[in-house]
Amino acid sequence: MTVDLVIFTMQDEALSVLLVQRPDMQDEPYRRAWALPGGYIDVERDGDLLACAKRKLKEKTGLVSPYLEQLGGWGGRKRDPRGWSVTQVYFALLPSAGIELRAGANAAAVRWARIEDGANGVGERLAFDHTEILEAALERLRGKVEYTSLPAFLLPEEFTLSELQRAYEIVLSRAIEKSAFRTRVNDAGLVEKVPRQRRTGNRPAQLYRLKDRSAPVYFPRTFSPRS
Amino acid sequence: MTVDLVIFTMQDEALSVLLVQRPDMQDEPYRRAWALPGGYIDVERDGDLLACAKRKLKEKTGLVSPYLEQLGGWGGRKRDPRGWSVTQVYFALLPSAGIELRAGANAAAVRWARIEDGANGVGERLAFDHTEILEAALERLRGKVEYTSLPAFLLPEEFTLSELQRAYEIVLSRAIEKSAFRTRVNDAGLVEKVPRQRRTGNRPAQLYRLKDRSAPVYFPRTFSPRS
DNA sequence: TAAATAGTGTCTCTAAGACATTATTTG
DNA sequence: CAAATAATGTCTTAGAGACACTATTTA
Repeated sequence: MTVDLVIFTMQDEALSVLLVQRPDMQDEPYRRAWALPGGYIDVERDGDLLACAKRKLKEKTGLVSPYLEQLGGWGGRKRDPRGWSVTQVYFALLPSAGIELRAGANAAAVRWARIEDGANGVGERLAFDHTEILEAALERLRGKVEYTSLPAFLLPEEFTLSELQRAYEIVLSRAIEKSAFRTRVNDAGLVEKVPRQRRTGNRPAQLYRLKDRSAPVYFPRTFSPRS
Repeated sequence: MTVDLVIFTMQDEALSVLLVQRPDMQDEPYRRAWALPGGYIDVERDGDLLACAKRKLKEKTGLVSPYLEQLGGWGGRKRDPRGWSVTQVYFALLPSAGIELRAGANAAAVRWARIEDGANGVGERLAFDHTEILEAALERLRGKVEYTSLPAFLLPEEFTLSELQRAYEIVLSRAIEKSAFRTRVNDAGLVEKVPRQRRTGNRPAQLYRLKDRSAPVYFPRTFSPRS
């Protein structure tokens, strides 16, 4: 029984997922293949499944309380060549900046892998059934992004509305109409202004932050383009 | 590691959940308390978690393919006095008619327990953390009922639109406006007429059945009363 | 002043809410 | 006909889509 994590962030205009490389040791399955981070429950240290997920998240990224929700359980006879196994998978969204990756025990290396636009995973086959799990995580993320504020948890503390809209568009791989987007975000009371602006080469943009980082906001309708 | 089930149906104008009674044997925790049905994975017979859930569902109710989805995993040190344990919980919706309950091994008795209107569970404390699990199941059900066709899976094969609307109202514990309800159901292509009517004392009602019992329909908006 | 991005305004459209009205049965 | 439930119609409203327009900066 293990707990695995699907950790997403937004980097260089792309959604990315954290992968670790399986150790290159005899008797280990999927040697040197990339996999989702995770590992066994420590029944001494972990009071429950969520605590176990938080511990592993902290070990990999140093972060204590990002957005975290349960994704689901995968279990069966064939997912691990060593026999019947079960994993409980959690799903995390991290701000893009200031994360220091740590490979940790039982991982040869660690990296961010881009989810290419429209793709349903990374460009390679992952260890175990992790390809399938990643697909489920992407499906959950994209589904919820239609009617929640989840993309805001992929951004740094302060962001402009254009950056937030861009995050939605990257996750959904489609354009969103600007006016409708801003009305929705404002009406929901999702963000509050901070007294700063982002200055690039053009008109500066107002910076905002989430009013409440502890829970997402649910919108009354989904985005849905006229066909 | 166990798999447990939250099995709902609609009976006598109430949402009901299937409970089993814990055996009255020494060394068994929660003797004679009521609990959600479930049990250990049989690594010989069960290929994966879903197969295990389907097997247990069939053992209890005789049904093979009702609506079934994963609810989540609960695991921790304290949920079972015997030590760290994990359960994967599935969530089923059954037609109300023609179910023959079977207590099966490790259960002294089995019964349907009503979810009283507006209540967040049955009126008694369940074994283990099953009270909490049932609350989560009700929350999931009520949440999804706002924008899916789930209540149709609680009804017998053929039903009238009034009965379907009643199922929504019972799950949500609130009235729904009739005209909007029917427009929504019709526009979604959720049901099809069968050439029969339900005759009671008044104007007979057209009978319908689901066009597709294999998957729920998602509506474009939630129900939401003007405050 | 041109280019670029930020931000707003106007009109339309979809689907739900409110509520009235008509339809069809039995007693 | 009255009573009861089934079924439909009309008007309003919230919030999204389309698209044009204005605002503010730098080069």
